Amino acid sequence: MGPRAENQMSSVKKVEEKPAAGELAEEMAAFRSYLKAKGFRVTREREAIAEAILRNHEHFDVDELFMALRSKKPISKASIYRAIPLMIESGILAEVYLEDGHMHYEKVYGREHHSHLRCLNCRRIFEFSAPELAQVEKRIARQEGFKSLGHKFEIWGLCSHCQVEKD
Amino acid sequence: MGPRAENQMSSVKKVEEKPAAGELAEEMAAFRSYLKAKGFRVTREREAIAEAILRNHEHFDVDELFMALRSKKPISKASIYRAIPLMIESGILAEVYLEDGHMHYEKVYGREHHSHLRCLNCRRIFEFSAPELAQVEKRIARQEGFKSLGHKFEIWGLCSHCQVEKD
DNA sequence: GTATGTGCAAATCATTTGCATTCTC
DNA sequence: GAGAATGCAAATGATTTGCACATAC
Repeated sequence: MGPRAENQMSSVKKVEEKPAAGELAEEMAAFRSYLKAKGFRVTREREAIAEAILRNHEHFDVDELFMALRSKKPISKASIYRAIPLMIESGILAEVYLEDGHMHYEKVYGREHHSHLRCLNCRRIFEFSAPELAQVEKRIARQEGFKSLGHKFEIWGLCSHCQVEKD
Repeated sequence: MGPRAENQMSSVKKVEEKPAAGELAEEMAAFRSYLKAKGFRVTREREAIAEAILRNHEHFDVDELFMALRSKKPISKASIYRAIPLMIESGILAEVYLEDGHMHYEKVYGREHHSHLRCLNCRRIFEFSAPELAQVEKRIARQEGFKSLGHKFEIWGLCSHCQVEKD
């Protein structure tokens, strides 16, 4: 899966090591419960995909996931594409940004909600948390009669390194 | 086409008044200046595209723009696609969201910055302003050494109408 | 006049889909 | 078994690109 600049972000907690064995088992169990609850089947393919995602905290795209699965249990891209909406709906995955013409995802299950900072020069993505965003979401939803189900916030600009390099 | 800036929030489907003639002329002049400054040529095609966008405040996609231009001055989609990055860079246009597999845009020149609320059921997009977002952008950028150049915030959920209809 | 921009058609590329085969329940 | 899910290959659809011609400067 792809490189990520998360470690450079001071505001991101260091909960970002691989999940402990017990944690992974719990996460997988949650995914299986979701599938059963919805009447979907628990297949080896879906389990392999979910496990690959749950095992890391990187940003990734379909091709990287496909590659990562290849050695252990090859899964066709069609099945990966078919599994993604299920994983999003089950809450283990989220779309995070569009780049180079395709979508990038990240594990969200068990992680603290966070937003992204994108460097327009080096294209790296950084993470940060801003608690007031949840309040804005709630306030606007109340104000507009919406039942809110989530939000996304993104900032773009130049990272500290690229500001110096550029001009 | 889209909602007025003063509105705290409104459906993008609502009709809105066109910019006054003088306003449009000023907006077009700004776009021409941008092109000249960058050494790009001011062509009839670019002017027609910019004018079509500047004349309304709706959300739109490439196909709608193509159709809108057809009667007055047909422009190939290739040229429209080539003009879009210039218009974004010049600050008259912004990508707002991906839907049905393609990008949707809106005029930003001369409009107050705003965010979007998406109804997952009826798929309508509503607009709202939340001034604290600019502060979050600024604060996070300072905190992380970024030079921020913009942000995007989106909330999704169910609009008041769809909450009732659904469950 | 020269380089840039345009239109057209062909090419790309991510994602989706039809269908025969393989599994889960 | 029956109905779902998978893999493969073909289809789709948005966006991009090569190239010959038109046009801005």
